[in-house]
Order: sequence, then structure tokens, then C-alpha cells
Amino acid sequence: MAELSSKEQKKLEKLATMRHSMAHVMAAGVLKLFPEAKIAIGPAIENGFYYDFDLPRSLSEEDLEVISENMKGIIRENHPIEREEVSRAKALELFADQPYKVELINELPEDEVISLYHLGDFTDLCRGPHVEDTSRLNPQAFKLLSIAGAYWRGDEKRPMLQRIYATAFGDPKLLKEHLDHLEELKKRDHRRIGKEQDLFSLHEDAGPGLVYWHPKGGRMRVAVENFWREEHYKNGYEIVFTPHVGKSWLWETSGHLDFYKESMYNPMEMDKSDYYCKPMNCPFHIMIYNEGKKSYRDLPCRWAELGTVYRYEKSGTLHGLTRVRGFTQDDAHIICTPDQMDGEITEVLRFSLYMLKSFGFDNISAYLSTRPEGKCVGDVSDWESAQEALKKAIEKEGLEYGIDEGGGAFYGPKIDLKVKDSMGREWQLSTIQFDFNLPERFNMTFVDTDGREKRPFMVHRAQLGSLDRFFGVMIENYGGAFPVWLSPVQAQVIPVGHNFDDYADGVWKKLRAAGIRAEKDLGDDRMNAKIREAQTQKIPYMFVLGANEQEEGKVSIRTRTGEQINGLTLDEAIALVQEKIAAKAMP
RNA sequence: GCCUCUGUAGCUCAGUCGGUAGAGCACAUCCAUGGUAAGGAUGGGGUCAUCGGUUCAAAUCCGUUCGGAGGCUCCA
Repeated sequence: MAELSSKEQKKLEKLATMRHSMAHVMAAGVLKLFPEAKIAIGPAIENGFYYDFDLPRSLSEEDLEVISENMKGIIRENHPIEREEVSRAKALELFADQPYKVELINELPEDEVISLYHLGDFTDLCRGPHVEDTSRLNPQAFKLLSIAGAYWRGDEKRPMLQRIYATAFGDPKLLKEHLDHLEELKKRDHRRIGKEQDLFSLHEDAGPGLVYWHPKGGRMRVAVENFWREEHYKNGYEIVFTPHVGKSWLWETSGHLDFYKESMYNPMEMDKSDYYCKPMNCPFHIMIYNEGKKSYRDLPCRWAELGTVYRYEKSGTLHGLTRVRGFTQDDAHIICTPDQMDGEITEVLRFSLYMLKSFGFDNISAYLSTRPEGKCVGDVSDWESAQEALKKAIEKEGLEYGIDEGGGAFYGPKIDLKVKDSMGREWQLSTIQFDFNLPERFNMTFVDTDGREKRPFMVHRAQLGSLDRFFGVMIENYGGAFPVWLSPVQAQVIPVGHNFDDYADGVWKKLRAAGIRAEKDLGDDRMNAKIREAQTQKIPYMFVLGANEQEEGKVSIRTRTGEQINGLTLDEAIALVQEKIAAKAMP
């Protein structure tokens, strides 16, 4: 959330005004095509605008063409856009055949000024502001993008309207830039790259939203998991493993069956008990904690698990790796005494930031969510000290942060960390979350210095969130051109011709022995085709070997960036690759 | 879940007015022995997602079911 200068702020406002006016033009264009259309709302949004309509039939791509032409016509007719303030009664009369507008008017507060904007013979209820006339709109710099269903006021019990999404800029060049950006996003789509690089798949027939990691994706995941485990041990965590299913009393005790049941897979009955697939790992970690009496000397417990959980997400929300039904959380629970809390929070935040930065996410912001109004568990004083600890930790790291007052869950305050990726999109990955509920429900205790049993603090945290989702985000962030340490194939060995297959095979074996993920391409293709193949696979290093290399026992490297490094001994080449791996660098 | 679009070879897609299916890539075999982004030839491969209906005849038209894609209050 970088602060915008007032000049930039003004520019954005101007753009939003222009887009909002464009939305009116679109509504006018739709009414030309469907005079009986009922219009709903049409705001400017981040990269454009939309307008919702209730139409006699569903829109097609061809309709967008017609509407688009209508809009160009309206703009060229050069209408003024004029404001008029009217009484409530007049407004209701004017929009008598527009039920959505009537609803809006009736909901406006008593003292609100009701304003209309006229654009030719189109009049819309609108707060404004707008551009003075349509000459301020560029007929070459907008594009209708898509048709989507949208519930009136986002309420699934209300009618489904048709929404037209569009984008608009002041200048056709900027429109083109934006469209190119959308094109680039498509190219980086992790579902596409996952297929191209043979990383993972999903199978509708075997269960929607369940991920299959192929060998190449598996290599990447092992690289990430190994790094993750090493860092957790270095940072004072223990790693635990817990079952995938548990009896119903666990979920009754945790409250999941009361509040979370519809997101859980149905139970399976075994020996007259119901077993549920876990949607979260917490109750299992608590089982470990509650095994034996704990002393203050045992605390803090920092227990991490790459725990695979199952959640029954609605079918319409599933999306590639980023929204799935079975996924592996990089979960941890920190159980500590009240005295230890401040230090633990500081550390967990520092560690999380380090983790995200290791994957090239340098643009990180924090969001603190505090105690909601109404029913919460836990003492108010505990909430306050927890919130204070979270805030201090954020400030100590010098992070930009926002506060979502009252945005916490009923069981505790939290920090969410969001990263901005290379395409400027924000993703929420890490979360650090207090829980005043489960320690109570599971009667977790520790014996303090005074010999009395007390309630420990418990904090949930995930750094990458879900490994599956994180991979989706990471693939798109890198656009499939991974740093060397993550690349599924780090080096591709390519002989110039079959005469050098043996030499290539020897080099390949040594690369593998040195711990480098190397492949050899001894197929019948010409070298050019092999290079092209390695290049499209975005393999960081190509070892191209022929007579020149064989005679001197050396190697020549082509990087995927097109750089040529010739005349290295194999040992030098191995050292070069290993250095880049260790540095988590690009080739 | 709901709305719109959509489902044809492993992948990307074409298939006109309803007349029983095609391309490129990939794969296999052979030829070619090659120096930094696709050498050539031949061949195998499809219950046109599913179930049902209309029809002399369905990939094509209609309905069902199951998937996939884009959306579903950044407030008149």
C-alpha cells in the first residue's frame, strides 16, 4: 500500500470519473439495443468499469459488438452530460419502470441530495461526478471485455443480472498496454505452465479440486519442502506428523462440526464411529500437546507440519491450484506462556518474512485484524495484549500495514501478510492468528512456576499458506522461468550429434552425482530442435557438447537467457550451477 | 450453489445447410551425423464428455447429468 502523491491521486480520480461516464454511455448503448432493459448499477472499477442489466435474453459476443458500435456513435454525437437535482418524488416518478433504481432511491437516506445525469435521451440516477461531455471520452480507447452473471447486490437470493465488464483509458496506447498485460497474464497462467512443463494435473473424473503432482512438479515440491524443513529446524521448530482422519468428537470439541461442517467431507463410518477427513490440523497438534502434563519449562512448543487437509469448496469456486479441495498447509502451532508471547510473535513474523523473501516476494504488506463487535471468546485483556504484540512485531519489521478494525475472527486477532507479484497482483499468503478458543475447548494447560495450572496462548501460523496454492502463485510470479534452485530440470545435456552421446552421458552422470537435476537429450532430433525444446521448457542451463568440448574435456553452456559460457571444465561448470542454487539466483 | 460460455486424437483446435471426422504439435518406425530456437518420410491413434429425445440419418438440433472457463455489491 504505497502512499500515492496527491497528483497521482487526482489522476486516478479523473480516470475513474471518465470510466464512470463510460459506464453511462454503455448503459445508453445497451438501451438502444434493448429499449426494455432494466438497468441496475454501473461503477468504475480497478481497471475499467461494468454495468449490470436485466435483459429479455442473454447476451452474446455479437451483442457486445453492436453495443460497442452504439457507444462509439453516442460518443461521437458529442452529448453534454448534465447534472440535475430532483426531489425524491420526482425521481420515483421518473424511474417508475426501473425497479432496481426505485429500490436504490428508496434506500437513500432522507437528507441525501438525489441527482440525475442526462446523456442525450438517457438519464441515470447517479451521484456523479462525470465528465462535462462525451468529447472527453475516447471512442478508440475502450473495449467491452466479457459478459458475466452477477446477483443483484451480490445476494444469491436476488435475481441474476447480466454484467458487462469493460475497460477504458484516456489514450488508445494505454488501452493496448492494458490488453497486452491481460495477454501476458494468460501466458503466465499456472494451469497453462503446469501443462507445458508437465508439473501437475487435475482430473475431473477422479475428483475435482484434487491435485496430482507429476515428477517434475514433485522435484520442485521436494526442493521447497526440504528448504522449509531445514529452516524450521534452524528456527527452533519441531516437525510433527498427524493422521488424515479423526473421530467426530475431535471436531465436536473443536467446534468445526458446528461452524464448519458444510466445508467438510462427509464422514466415513468405521466400527460404529464417524471419522472425518481433517479440514485443519489444529486438533491433532493439540492431541500431542495434551499427551502428558506440560510444565512452563516445556514451553514454548513450536510444532510445524506439512499437513494435508480436505475442504469441500463449492464447485464454482475451484480454480487450478489456487482454489482446491485437498491441499497441504505449511501449518504450525505455537503454544506458549503469556510472558513468551511478545517474543514468539516477533520471531514468527520475522521468520515468515524471511520465507516469503526466499521466493522472491519482496513487496510485502501486513494487515492486522482486531476484535470484532459482538460475541467473541477470550478475555478482552488477552485480546488487547495479543493485538499489541502483533502490532509491535509489525512495527519492528518496519512493514507497511493496514488495520481492519473488528475484522478478526471470533476466536482471536491476526496478521495477514500479502505479497505483490511481478504482475502487480496481491496474494494473501501468510497468516499469524491467535486462538483463544481451542485451548479452552480442549482444556489445554501448563503448570506454571507457582505450581498452578494455567491456560497457554496458542497461535496458528502458515507462511506459504497452502503449498498447492503457493505453487500456483509462484509459477505465475516467475512466469515459469524459475530460479535455479526451483527449476525442475536445472541442466539439459545436449550432444551436437550422436557421435557425442557417450561424452554427453558422462557429463550427465557427473552432474547428477553433484546433486544437480540434469537431464540428457539423446534423441534423434537435431541439436537445434533440442535447444528449442529446452528453451521452451525454460531450463536454466543447456550443456551443448560436441567435438570441441570432447577433445578438451570441457563443456559449453547456453543459459536460457541466451548467454553463452564456453570452455569451462566440468568442475567449473558444476561449481557455477551450485553457486546459483545456493544463492537461490536466476541463471 | 447460481448465471453465461464451453466439452471433437495425449495437447491446441477446424468441422458449412443434419449425410457416420480433419490439421498442427506430440508419439512410433525409418532416413538424415548435425555447432546454438522446429531436417525429412511413413505410420498408429477418436463410442465427437454422458445419458436420453427428434430424424431415414445427429459431432451438428432439443433435453439430462458430469466436467472446464469467466463472473456473482472496489455501492445510485
